Amino acid sequence: MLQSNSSCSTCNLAELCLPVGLTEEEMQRLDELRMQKHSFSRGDYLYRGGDKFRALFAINRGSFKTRILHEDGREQVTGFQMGGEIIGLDAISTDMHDGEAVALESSVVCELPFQRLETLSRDIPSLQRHLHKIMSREIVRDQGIMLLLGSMRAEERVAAFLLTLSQRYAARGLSPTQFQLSMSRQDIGSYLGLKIETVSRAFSHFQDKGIIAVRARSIEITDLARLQTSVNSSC
Amino acid sequence: MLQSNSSCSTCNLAELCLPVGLTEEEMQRLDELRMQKHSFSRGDYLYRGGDKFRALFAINRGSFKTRILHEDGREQVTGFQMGGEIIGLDAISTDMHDGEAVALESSVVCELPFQRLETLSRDIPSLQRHLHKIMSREIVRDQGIMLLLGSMRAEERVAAFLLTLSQRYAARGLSPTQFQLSMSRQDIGSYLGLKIETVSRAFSHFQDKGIIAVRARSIEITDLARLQTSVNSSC
DNA sequence: CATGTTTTTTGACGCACATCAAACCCAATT
DNA sequence: AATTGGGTTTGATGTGCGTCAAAAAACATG
Repeated sequence: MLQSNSSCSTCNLAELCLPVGLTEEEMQRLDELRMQKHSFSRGDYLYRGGDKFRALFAINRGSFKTRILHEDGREQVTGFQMGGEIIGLDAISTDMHDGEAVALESSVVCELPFQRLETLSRDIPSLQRHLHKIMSREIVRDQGIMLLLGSMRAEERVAAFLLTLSQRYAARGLSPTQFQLSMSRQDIGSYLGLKIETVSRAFSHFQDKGIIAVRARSIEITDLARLQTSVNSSC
Repeated sequence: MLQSNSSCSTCNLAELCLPVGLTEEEMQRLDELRMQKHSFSRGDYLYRGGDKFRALFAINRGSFKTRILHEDGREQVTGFQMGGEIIGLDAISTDMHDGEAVALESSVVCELPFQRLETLSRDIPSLQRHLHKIMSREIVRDQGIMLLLGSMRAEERVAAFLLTLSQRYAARGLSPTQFQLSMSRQDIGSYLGLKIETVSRAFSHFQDKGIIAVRARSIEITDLARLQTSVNSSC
């Protein structure tokens, strides 16, 4: 999986490589921020408001969501990240709970000495290339979401969402047909560009058709094949 | 502006830095492809179908669009690029014309010797950092689009689209209030997640309100302030 | 200029999804 | 057990935008 240059056992985040393209001044502010806040809990943001920094983290445990804010207050969830994945390409926020553990409730961001990108890349050229791969993958995933938001209807979106979740669970050795959603309907709706009622209705409809079994946040995919066909034709 | 490591005067693309994260085999295929096709015209794709490569190009002249394809044939325009900007993070396609010149009609892709990323980064460490900036900027822009697709209504999207175009023209010393659209309504619709009729209606409506003046593909923004407010409240 | 083709605009209509509102479920608290 | 509150589901109603269709404008070609 992802090769991080440092990690700690009591923390659900490992610092992979940071920072990317920061000025000397930004470096200092980031330093200060890290000194001020060593722990974060549910509902906290790693970096608040205007303090956006480009740092990369590998997730050890727990789930995260990334989001963006519009001037007028509207927000949108731009992605969900889980163990083994990467966050930090933009503003990072976390107000989700870990379905499995309470890891996020009182976890501590690892304290690591900062290292400039140049130093890192001199030392570990392969990590540099790795970074590129990670970032381009992020772009590809975003583009998938754009297709979803741009040209899919409600039930197709929900089906696609469930399928990618299923694949991601399978990729880390967990059951692809039975899992707990770590995010609320609100977040799913925001991510898919739908209202919570529509998300809920889609779930109910799939359940009525015997494709999935929903109970609050626990999901069981009972007919994976039909879920897959639902991505292309929701009627 | 963007610092490219090579460019040519007869070509509307400059190779900036390539390739990123390709295997030896992919390198060879890219080589072959470049040997086969030296020129491209309107409607051509730089790299077709499954031949996706991660190479970066700086645009000298002309306009481009990037797009993704769904399995079932649906496509979506994921971005528009113009002179001075970067393309190549994913599949590149071009079937737009340059509003100013006929550059795209019979242009030639520069022939440059390939250089592995490692070599490049050894030689030009600043370019490496530059690459990161470019890619993260791309991600930020994509996220803007996600907000647009996820939570804006039709007229807000069109207004936002016109405003970013205006800004981009202004950024390169051209008129921010009067310009030629280099893309069709079809492409705009695909990009904004709307049907062409809806795009057209939005244009007409803005024109009726005296905010813009449309005549085919030439646009004049007559009331920039009201166009800006239209992004937040389209009614 | 006449003619055919493509792009854009405009109108009428229907549906998918948002909106509004109320009920329900579940967990935490007293 | 009763209460409170957040999250979820379900129903009724409205509307924004897609769909279908046709006219108009822009563009291309002989």
